[in-house]
Amino acid sequence: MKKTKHEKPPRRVTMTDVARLAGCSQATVSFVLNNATGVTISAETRGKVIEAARTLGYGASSLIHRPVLGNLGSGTIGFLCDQLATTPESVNAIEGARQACWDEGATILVAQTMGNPEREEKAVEAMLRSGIEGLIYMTIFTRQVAPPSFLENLQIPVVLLNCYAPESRFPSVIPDETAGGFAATETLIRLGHRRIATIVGEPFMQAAQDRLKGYRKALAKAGIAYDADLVGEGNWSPTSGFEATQRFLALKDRPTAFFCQNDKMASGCYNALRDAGLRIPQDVSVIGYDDDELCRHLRPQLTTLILPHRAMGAWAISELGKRRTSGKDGYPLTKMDCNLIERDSLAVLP
Amino acid sequence: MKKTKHEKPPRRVTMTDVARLAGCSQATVSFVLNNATGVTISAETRGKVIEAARTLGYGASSLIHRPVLGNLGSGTIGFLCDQLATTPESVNAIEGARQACWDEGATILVAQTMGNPEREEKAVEAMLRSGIEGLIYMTIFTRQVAPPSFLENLQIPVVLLNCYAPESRFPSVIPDETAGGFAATETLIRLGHRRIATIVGEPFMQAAQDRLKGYRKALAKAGIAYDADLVGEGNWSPTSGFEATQRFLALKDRPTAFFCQNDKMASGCYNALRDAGLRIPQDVSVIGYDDDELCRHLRPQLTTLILPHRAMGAWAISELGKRRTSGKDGYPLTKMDCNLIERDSLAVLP
DNA sequence: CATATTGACTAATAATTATTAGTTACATTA
DNA sequence: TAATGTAACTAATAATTATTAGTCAATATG
Repeated sequence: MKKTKHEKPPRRVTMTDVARLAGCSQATVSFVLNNATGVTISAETRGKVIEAARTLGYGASSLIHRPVLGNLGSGTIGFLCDQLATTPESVNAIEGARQACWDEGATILVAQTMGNPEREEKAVEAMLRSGIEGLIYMTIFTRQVAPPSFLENLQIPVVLLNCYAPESRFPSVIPDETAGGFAATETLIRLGHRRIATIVGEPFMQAAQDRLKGYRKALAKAGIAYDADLVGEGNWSPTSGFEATQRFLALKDRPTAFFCQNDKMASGCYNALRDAGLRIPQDVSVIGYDDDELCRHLRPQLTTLILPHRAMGAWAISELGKRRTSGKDGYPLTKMDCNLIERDSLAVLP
Repeated sequence: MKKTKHEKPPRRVTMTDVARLAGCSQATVSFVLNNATGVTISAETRGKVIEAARTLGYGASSLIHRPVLGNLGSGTIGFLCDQLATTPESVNAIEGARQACWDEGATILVAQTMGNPEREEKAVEAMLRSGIEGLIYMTIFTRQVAPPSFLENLQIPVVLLNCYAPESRFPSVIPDETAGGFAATETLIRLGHRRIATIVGEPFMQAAQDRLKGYRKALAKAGIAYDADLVGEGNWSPTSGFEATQRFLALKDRPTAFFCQNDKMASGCYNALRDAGLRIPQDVSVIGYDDDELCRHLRPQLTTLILPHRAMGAWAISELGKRRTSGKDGYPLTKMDCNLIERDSLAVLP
């Protein structure tokens, strides 16, 4: 272990050190740490050994230097993720990764870090101990991240999922939200709509900006003038969709179609439309985003765009397999399409 | 490593063995496997070493005999789960466990096994390598399981979450579905309802049986005769809830309250009631089960029971901490209550 | 009460792994 | 072309860990 040459070797902690601190022999330490059968160790001594080993950090592998077996195909891949709970996308990405691993029989170890760097480090340490051969680093919101610096010294391939690093330091995949916004809007245009409102999410989120960008691009391409009155600020919540829709309906020339930048706001939009006595899709077309479970429970079922997290998970696995090395301008950033899921909330403008 | 005495020692694979097969020196193997800096190894040799190590299974820790460091507090806990995706409960349980670990700063490593015993074994192996100190074994559906036998020889504490083993071989937690069915029904009775219909889930699922049991208990306690006509078979889907409700509404003496054994069926029930021109809660009270996200999007918002997975996750962690040893009749089976979440779908019978 | 037996350990040593200090063959440079 | 470098290794050995064969005290046993 440790460098072969020069530099003061930080002298790794040995069983003898532990034994000294615990006040017993090196042999005893070996027994305790290996749970040896055939010898008996008193609970007290055992405790002291473990205590000592822990304080000295026996065996605590430095992150950069992987433990023995590191290079050996363990068939394990690590998946770090800031949140599992808030949205189902993280689970979708994991599922995509798992399916892609299936043939190779790999195991995916997942850890949730809450975006906390200490936790990230601990989790990666644990994963390295288990001998992961690659690491997927995912965030729940699409954005640029400053990935913990130890990732760069890791010796195993790392890919970023749903996020990307400055200077393209890692291969990354994100959804193509601009294309998604474009597709949604263009679909409405193709149905004959000209007055198309959009309800955006919290504008500091990149997904919100990009979806709006796509919306504007589609309008421009169709030669429809952009009208700021048709852009409503929401915050992803049903209530905000409800209120934004009411404001639109008060306009003298009300829109005939709504592109809601997520499904929850679309559900609020539905309610406002119903309250106003408008029928979907006969009077108004609505399109959502995210393919929330909710879509199928709305009446009529909501047409939406599905985030490609499953495909992104699969992509990440295949990318890890390639063990690409960095080009001189870093690694590529891949964008994956959000497919449109046709349901019953769209109709041709009468 | 290995037993201290007797029994033909299965002779663990050493670097020397690997070196022989790879046609190089033990030193080279050491360099390759440790990714040593300061020496150069040709890609070819490196490949041969890794290949050889893999075929010989160098370092493949047997499940029962944990690797060095095993006993050392790694601050890591393993969480095995058959499915992450199908329902959000698994994520809730993980979240509960994570929160409970928070103070101690433990890391939770999660693996999804699809219920496949080989995967379970691989995942546990990987987790053991990383030095987990405890293992939570969860299933997505509440049921008795035959947990893989290696769990019993594991040296670390194991708890079952949402499932239980024959002969109480592990400490276990499950939701108290009977109490939940009882609470739901009793709430409706307290509001004055006597004709209370219930739509059950797939009857081979234990949750369905238990919720029904609770329903019958509550009726019995209130002295209301059980009427088989008021029990409709569903299959957890909205459609089945819709159809069952229509059948109930065709009854000469239609029910005034519906206890739907999950929220999806309740949403189908809502639609059937709306189609029949009945208002919730003025004309009919409805109660669901599961606290699906969907509840908040139904109008009126659905009163339901919440599954205690979060609490079960926390319980599992605290149980692991206790390192209980088996009593002569095994470990206890803990049942946790499903709390009622009051929303707007209930009213006093007029 | 002498004699096993067992629990709890250690000294000594065997087995294994890590590291140093080369060696060899080939390529570069002066 | 001799001298120098260097990539790719290995033999030898240092360092570390695992295991055997006890020791010693505290029971239990006949």
